[in-house]
Amino acid sequence: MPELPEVETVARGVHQRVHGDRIVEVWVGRHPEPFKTPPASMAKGLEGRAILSVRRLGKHIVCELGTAASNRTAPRRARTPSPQPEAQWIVHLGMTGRLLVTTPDAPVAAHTHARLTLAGGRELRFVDPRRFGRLEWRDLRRSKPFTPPGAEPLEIDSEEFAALFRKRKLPVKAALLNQALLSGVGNIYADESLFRAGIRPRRSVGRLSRAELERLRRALGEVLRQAISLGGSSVSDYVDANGVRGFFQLEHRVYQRTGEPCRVCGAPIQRIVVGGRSTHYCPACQR
DNA sequence: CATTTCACCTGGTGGC
DNA sequence: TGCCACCAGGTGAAAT
Repeated sequence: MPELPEVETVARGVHQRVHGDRIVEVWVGRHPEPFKTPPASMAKGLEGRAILSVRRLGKHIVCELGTAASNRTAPRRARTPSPQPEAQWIVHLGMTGRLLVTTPDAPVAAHTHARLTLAGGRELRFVDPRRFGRLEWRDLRRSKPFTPPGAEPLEIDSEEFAALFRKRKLPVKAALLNQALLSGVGNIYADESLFRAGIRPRRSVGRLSRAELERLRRALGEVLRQAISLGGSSVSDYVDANGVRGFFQLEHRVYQRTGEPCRVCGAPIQRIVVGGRSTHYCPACQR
């Protein structure tokens, strides 16, 4: 489900509602798949921690955690620096994951794998029917802070962007989806940015001209920023931390519009498979 | 090494 | 109503 704009929306919503709060109790489910860290040690590590901040890195949601006392006994004053994070809780939503802030008495959805009870009277819940999502705990005294493998699509400049793809033969669509190159682009925004840049998804990325690469970089940035401003795309079941759907699906030009007329030229949108993924494009507008 | 394919899961949809 | 095939926002291991 979630690509960069959806993960950004969830991270912002969770941050807004839980930063400064404290985790008092943790419940974990029985399915092993979501746990990169063994569930018992994850629960033990989370309990008592203060949630300093929540942000997005690539498609990951990173919660910075401090000691239990840091925000309770010493409320922040204007000049007080943020406490240093001592640990991180990292959430990847996979295809169907949700990170929700609820009241403790809200009905527990099927496929709930973790519930974090907060001192402020709310719960942070991880729900994921397909179990492709992942939860990870990091003790920063023993491990390095999490960093995504690839570059941030919203920050990369034209020089770096071109360098990422130089000498590569794979289709540009597959290159956009490769998280080791760019972190955060998924199937929707790969198709949508290629449409806006006027580039066919099967073109070899190493053979794109410098001008085409720059068009693609700008189109990607614009599409991601606009999607964030609209709360992401809700194709079937994506919702943010408050259970609210996004609106960017109304702006899709090609994604899941197979056979429908192109909104620019009227030609029917084509569906092909590239790198094992459904790929949508306009045969007239994209060359 | 770079690239491609497939398995991992549940659930929704549409055809018969 | 049931059964089946196919599809879905991601990723990482295995094969090529």
